[in-house]
Amino acid sequence: MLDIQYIRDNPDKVKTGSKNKGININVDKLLELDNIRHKLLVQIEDLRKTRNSLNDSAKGQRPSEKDIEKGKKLKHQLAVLDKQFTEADEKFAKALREVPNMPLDSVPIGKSEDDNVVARIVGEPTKFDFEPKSHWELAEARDWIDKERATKIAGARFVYLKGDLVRLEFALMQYGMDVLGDEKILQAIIDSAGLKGVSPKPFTPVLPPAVAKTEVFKATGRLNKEEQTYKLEGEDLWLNASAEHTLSPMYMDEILDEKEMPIRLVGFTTAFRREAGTYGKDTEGILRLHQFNKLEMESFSLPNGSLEEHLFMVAIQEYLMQQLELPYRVLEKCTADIGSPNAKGVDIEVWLPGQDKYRETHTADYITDYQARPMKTRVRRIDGSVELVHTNDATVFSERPLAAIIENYQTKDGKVKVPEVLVPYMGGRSEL
RNA sequence: GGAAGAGUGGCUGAGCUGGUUGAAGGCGCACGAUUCGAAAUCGUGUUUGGGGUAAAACUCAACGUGGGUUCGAACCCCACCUCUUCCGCCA
Repeated sequence: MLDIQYIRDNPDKVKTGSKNKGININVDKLLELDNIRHKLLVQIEDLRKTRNSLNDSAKGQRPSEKDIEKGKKLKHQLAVLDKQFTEADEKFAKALREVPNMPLDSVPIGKSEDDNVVARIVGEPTKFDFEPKSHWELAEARDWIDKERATKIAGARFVYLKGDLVRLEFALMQYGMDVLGDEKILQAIIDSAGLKGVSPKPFTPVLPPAVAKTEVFKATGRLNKEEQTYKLEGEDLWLNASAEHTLSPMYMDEILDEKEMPIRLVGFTTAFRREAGTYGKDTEGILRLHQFNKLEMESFSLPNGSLEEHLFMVAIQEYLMQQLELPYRVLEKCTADIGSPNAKGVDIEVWLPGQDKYRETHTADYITDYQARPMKTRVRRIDGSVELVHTNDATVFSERPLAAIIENYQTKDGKVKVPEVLVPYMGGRSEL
């Protein structure tokens, strides 16, 4: 949620920012609703003040008949105004929630994901002296993916992952968690990325709930696309589409202490996505499933330093890809693609030889205080003042990197080599 | 899921036969006095959000959440949520 005061002061900036994001909102209407709401509020407060002073003058005694009559009158006036205010406030709140976060000036302006800007390319597309296969051809041949039976049980876009592919997934997740928990490695990443003032504080592992209440989900700013989210029948609960959805609201309604900042979490959860409107897209393999597992970073930091925190997360992602020796490129996402709650966003795309193109494996979101405001997650500074925290989140690993490993590490005879850093996590095996 | 009890400020804990209680007392915390410095002691202060202001003053709201009764609700009534204990079920 954006600060209404900011919108009042900068209506034109908000109009431009929203337009650049391709999000259609009516700022003038919002300000009008704000005005109506405000006028009613002032009237109500005035009446309440009168009522309070009437009560005070009673001094603990039963007031005179005359004052009781006055009170009755006030009560009725208040009831009418209260009703009007509630209606006005609901309209206002709804309109305010629709206003997206403002993109930073550095975010490229674009109309679709095609306008994302390639910031850098690291590594070269993997070369083979044979025709590389897709990950699903390889995996199905090895009985690592059973899509037919999963479809029988749960429908399209579900899979059974089996055998060594499952072991590889756990190895990958464990490796990611180990890196994020290692202060020395984090410090080295900070140093080589040239980041200033970033703490090497390790990420705390978390297994969060995979569901959240409507109210909570809305506060994350991620329920705008309800058609993408599964709702549990008969419950006020939604299945999360990322650990971020249950990690970012973790400190809802709390005032954190500056001394404990930044708070860094790494959460593992199964993510559920309806993937509405993607029929026929990525139907093979494990690139686009209704259900997949994901390790996710989340951090809560002071406003000054939150952009560095975001860059730190990107640096971690790049480190992981480099350690896995996977060719990738980094995209600065354009205004149309960063998403409503974001002020900035970065994607990492990995090279998939089987598809002969780069495909997204990682996202890093720079959210500023947009989520913290409705969630009321604040921090008490050393000087005693209270302000909203900034939240950042970013992918560590999903299941897509498994596809990347299979395709980039495939051998001519249909086997898959294990990336060196994962060998210790695979019981010393270097080939599957 | 059933029964009983409970939800008050950073913590603890009064108030719950309705009115001067945004809320006693204690702990903690901050500042000051004392001290060479500290402990102890004493004094002062210490919720959050909205409106308002240059900043104040001032003002409104919040005692789990939402309704209701009343001139007036932390206190009475209703619903829901959460927690505790017991029963049932279960990894």
